[in-house]
Amino acid sequence: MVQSSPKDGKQRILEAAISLFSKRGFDAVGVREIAKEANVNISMISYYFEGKIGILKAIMNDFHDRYYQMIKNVMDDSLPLEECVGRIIRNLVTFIRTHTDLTMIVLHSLPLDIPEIVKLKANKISKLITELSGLFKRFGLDPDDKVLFSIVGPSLVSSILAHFRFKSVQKNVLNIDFDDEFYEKYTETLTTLFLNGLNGLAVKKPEIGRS
Amino acid sequence: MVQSSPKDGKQRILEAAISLFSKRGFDAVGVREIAKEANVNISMISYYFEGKIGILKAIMNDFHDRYYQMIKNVMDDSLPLEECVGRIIRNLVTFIRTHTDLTMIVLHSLPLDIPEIVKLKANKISKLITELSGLFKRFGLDPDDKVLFSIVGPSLVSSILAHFRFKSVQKNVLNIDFDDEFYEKYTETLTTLFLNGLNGLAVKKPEIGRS
DNA sequence: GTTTGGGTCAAACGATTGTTTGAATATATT
DNA sequence: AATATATTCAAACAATCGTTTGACCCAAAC
Repeated sequence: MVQSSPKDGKQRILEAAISLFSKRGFDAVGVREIAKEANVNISMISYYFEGKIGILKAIMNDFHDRYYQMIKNVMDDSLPLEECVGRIIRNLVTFIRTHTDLTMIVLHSLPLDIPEIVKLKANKISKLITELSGLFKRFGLDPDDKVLFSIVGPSLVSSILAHFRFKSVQKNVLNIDFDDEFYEKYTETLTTLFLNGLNGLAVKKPEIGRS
Repeated sequence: MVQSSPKDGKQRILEAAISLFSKRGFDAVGVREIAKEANVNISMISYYFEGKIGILKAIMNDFHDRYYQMIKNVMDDSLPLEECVGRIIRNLVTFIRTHTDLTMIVLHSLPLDIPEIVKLKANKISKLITELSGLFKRFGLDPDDKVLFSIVGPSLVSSILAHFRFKSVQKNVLNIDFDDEFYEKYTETLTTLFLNGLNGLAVKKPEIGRS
């Protein structure tokens, strides 16, 4: 099976789409541009993915496969709570740093006006909630407290996403080197921020909820 | 001067665009749809805004005028630090709750691949940084510590944005009522989270930086 | 009464959108 | 060698994109 490029067409389309969607958004990128970047004929997109939206679905599957595995690996109930949180944040940062484009597409700019996509997203999320609620309990917080859960749940990840979104802008304006050293401090700072924050919530909780 | 609709065409275009851009994104929305929603002829868009992208610029100006004024009003150095932070978060949540569509467009899904837009955004942001760095000092944190600043700065706002982004999804799945009561608890929880987090950073800081 | 100028309109501009077609080519199986 | 299967391709599909045109309406100014 001789190929016109090192990887097969399907994979090249996927990678080209990830890069383009991440930089310019799903709607702003045309299939011709994806095909050109992937060095395939336009019709191959419908051939492999049954349309442009099929690429997005494949991207979501790709992301969640990797993401869920990372989360599952990093959860360790035998570890002390603070160490466990530190580990989670460290792996989370490393993961997003490694798969920045993929993550930004799925966790930041996913189009929520396409029912097809929202439905798929809901399926993927439900598996992750189980893991998160376990961690919640260890802080003495009630995972069934929907309000608290809906506030605290997305805040860590969205903070990290915000950093990566404005990374290229900051690089030019603030002249920061985003090297290993930076991300070491980044991880430590974020861990301190959220560990103290969550402990603060755990202490205050009886005051708000039923004591 | 008789008008075909209560407000003038320019304002109606702006409001229609805010609603549509927020729900479906800048690139996914066509000028014909905006014109239809605003009940004006297509050509009025170029007439008033010099093109589709002109609407986005007007939206950015509209947002930042209101946003900057809110930030400026809420900053009060005479207040105790913790009370000041509480006030900021409360007003921030109220503001975003009131101007959800406007905020989501400008602070979440602004297209960063258009140099014209990025440039305008940079101008708007620089004014806000001054206000933020003053607050930083009050926590005993160094606003010239670019790394720390770039981590902590966007985390609060992005957490709130994440909530509003998935609000409609959560409403259906978790069956939460997003009423005044919810946002009272929301504000309190977020304040506790970040107040403890920032204090934790202030305490730990001498350990990381040069003592 | 004529001119001025802001607002409105249908119609058309060329360019681009995502998708499909049908033939051609290559690989694998029989 | 013949058949079946998978991949590739240029070309065309109808639909939509953002923008512009030139005539038209109408109230205010002269």
